[in-house]
Amino acid sequence: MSESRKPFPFSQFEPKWQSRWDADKTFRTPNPGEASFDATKPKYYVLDMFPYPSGAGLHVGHPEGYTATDIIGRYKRMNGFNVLHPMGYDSFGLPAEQYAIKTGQHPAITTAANIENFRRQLKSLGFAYDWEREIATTDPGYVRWTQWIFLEIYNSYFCEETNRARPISELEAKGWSREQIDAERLAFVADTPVWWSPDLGTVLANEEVEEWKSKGHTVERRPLRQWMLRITKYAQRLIDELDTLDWPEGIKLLQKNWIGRSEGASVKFQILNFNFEIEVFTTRPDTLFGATYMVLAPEHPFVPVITTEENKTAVEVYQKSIASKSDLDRGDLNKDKSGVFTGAYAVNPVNSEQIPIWIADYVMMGYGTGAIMAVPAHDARDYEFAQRFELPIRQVVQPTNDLDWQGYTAPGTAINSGFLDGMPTAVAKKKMIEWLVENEKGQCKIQFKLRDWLFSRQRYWGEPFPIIWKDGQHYALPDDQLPLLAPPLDDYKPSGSPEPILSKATEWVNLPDGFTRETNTMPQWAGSCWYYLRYCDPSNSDRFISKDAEDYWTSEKPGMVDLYVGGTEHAVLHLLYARFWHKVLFDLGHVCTSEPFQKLVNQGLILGEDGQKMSKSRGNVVNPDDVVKEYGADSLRLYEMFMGPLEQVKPWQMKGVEGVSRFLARVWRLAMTEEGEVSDKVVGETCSDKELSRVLHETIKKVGEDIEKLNFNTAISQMMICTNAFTQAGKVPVKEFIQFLTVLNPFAPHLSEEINEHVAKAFNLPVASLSESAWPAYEEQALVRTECELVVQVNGKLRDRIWMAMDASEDDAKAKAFASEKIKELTEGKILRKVIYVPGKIMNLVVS
RNA sequence: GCCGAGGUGGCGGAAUUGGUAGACGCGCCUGACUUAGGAUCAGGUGUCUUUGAUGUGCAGGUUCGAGUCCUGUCCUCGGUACCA
Repeated sequence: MSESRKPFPFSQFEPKWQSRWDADKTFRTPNPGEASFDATKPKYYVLDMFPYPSGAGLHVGHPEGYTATDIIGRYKRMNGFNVLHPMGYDSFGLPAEQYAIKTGQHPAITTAANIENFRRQLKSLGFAYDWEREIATTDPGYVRWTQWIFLEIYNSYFCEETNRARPISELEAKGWSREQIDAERLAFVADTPVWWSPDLGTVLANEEVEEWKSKGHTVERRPLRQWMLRITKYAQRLIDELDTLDWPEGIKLLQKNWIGRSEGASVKFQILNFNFEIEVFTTRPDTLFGATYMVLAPEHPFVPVITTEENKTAVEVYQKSIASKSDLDRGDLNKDKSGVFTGAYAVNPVNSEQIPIWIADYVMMGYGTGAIMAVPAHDARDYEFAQRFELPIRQVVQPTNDLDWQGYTAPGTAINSGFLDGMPTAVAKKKMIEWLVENEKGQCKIQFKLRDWLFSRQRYWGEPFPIIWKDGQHYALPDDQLPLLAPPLDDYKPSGSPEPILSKATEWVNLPDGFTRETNTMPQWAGSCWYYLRYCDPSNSDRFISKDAEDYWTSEKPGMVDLYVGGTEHAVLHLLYARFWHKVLFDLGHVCTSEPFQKLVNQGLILGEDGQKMSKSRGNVVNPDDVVKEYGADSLRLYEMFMGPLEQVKPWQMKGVEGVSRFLARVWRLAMTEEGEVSDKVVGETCSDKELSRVLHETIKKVGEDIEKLNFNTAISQMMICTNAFTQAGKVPVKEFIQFLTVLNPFAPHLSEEINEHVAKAFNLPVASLSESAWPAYEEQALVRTECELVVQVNGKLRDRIWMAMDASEDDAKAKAFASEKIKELTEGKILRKVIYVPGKIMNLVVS
């Protein structure tokens, strides 16, 4: 589109306003203690999930959430709030390092270039961020406090009595040994089987494995010494406190299921011919009489101990075949159950029966005790396994209806179960647990699926651990040595060995007096766990956040951030990790809320025009830069909000962008001529058009309410209706028009400011920036309708419409309805059974 | 399999506590202005066998009245995957 063809000159005024906002620091948010700070203003903290600054730049999914929060932020400002609306970059991470390896450039250089490009793109969309609060997780001033928080976690333990994290110093004061203390730390070192990728040169968290495998990387299981965070101690609180949050129920459920709480019992089985017991976890202690065999995970430590000579070879072959498979493969590929007999037997504590012990890959070492009692009659998996290997199946639950008992897993009545017989499942569970406790054969147990968080990586582009070692013992780096930055390296290519890349920097690693540095780095999640705190006080060099700033920007409610908008993909990762860190900081008295994010909204994915997920290979990716160039930032903003409900998945339509662009052009032409002068349609006299006035005030009301509800699409359609009303009225009364521009401002800030400036000058009004204006109040008086169209139904079918006074009595309405020829015709000779009258809406005449 | 979200015109989507289904926009049709129109303006546009009937995935139910509430069922999308 050539310059002259553009329906309104956005390419001139959009950059103009952007540089003015920049120069004037229009959206700078003062903190307590600053001269411009107004303590009487309430705070509003609205946050976006900050982007990972990839080389590809912003995609159209970013501005969806960012525009939504921008509208809210601008609206709240106009309503007298001190609004914190910051932006930053999640700039550590594996892709940056991969890219650096490919191009031979240091990740710091490519990351800086990417951030610059992101900043340019964000500024081109006119977002009202306080750019002085911009942060990147790779900034040394930020890394310092990420490391400091890690050390706070490292120097804490979880006190079971108070259900809170407490400083390690309390244990030292009690005279605990170093070894005992290290076993309690919330950050600890453990040798555990982890996922190691030789070609990426790092271990990966369980939830990252599939993603990298799909990109063609190999992954294998290895026992390695790793740093872990004891998130499992918070499992119960992470579930319970979800209830205090205003999050989508679906996301809460996702987290709950991920944490996976189950109530049941642990049961000890004596092993025949050995003097030890194997413990199992079960949610169905009531079915203990039906346990006809036991299954251990192939990796269970007792397997080599109990396996008999004649079963040894088979067991070892089976163990090997399992070792190479991931948990996922074990699920996917083994639809058919597999396993082998160990030759050993366990004794069922409740009936002294000897039951065979098998190993099978359907039992996972990482959950429960890695061993189960199998009750094939009432568990689908055990049932399948028992059928395959012809193991005995014994009924111990009577179904409540006449369903087949084989494979019946729902609650019922206990049967063939000795002292439990006749009890409903719930009661039988309790009774059995009592029996187990009395006989010291088990106890009540609550089990979680959540595992401790594997927190170390072997890559280069992440925060180094502020830890040093001597004689196999780890120590915290003193505070004055933070931030600890990674040394420059020429080559950070993976070596193929699990040795962290930083170990190659021998000068950096080896310290005086025999100390060496920890060479692992933190995962990308570390930086995003607390960035919302740093925004409150981004350049503080004494603390990660000052008490004053924390105090002011925090809430009465459990969650600190008032509104958090982002994609659903972080449901069980970032959103869980951040909650965990926040709770530790809360326990230690560093923050005064127990949750980071009060209200969460997930924006829906934007699909390509073909209805498919946007991807380079499909060639359906829309670049926001192109849209801004062609239609302007306001059009992009408006379209992203007009597409449909924020939380919904929706396809992109370039025609739709044209549509909203045409709407903005109509607004422009309401006030401006082709020559760029204020049109003579704009008049100074007060508005005498009652209809126009009513539509305007309805618009002020509806747009405000819709913004509060995040219903941006219907807010925009109301503004379109209002624009059409101005067009129809022919004249554009200036006072009303400026009110309309004020309402439009959060959505299309450039266009509304530009028109407002022209119009104000032309009418010698004080040229007030709309961004600094108050949200207009609608006049109740202007909304009042005296007359309305009343729908008349006969037997529920629409037959006529009559024009009535709003507050007409039923008799008046009835009289007028029967005056209608149509109604007369349809009711003639029939008996009127009933009349339903909803004033202002409907009258239904029931006849027969 | 389980969990979650959702099925409304040719398309994106609107519809307080049940009360005119299809707001608003796209597309399409007709007309106006034009050398021109992929610009702008005015009007129209659910479907059909069009004085009327019918219509919110499908089948029932409640109600004066159902997109909305209830029961059953089918389909699509997203998440998850032997968690004992």
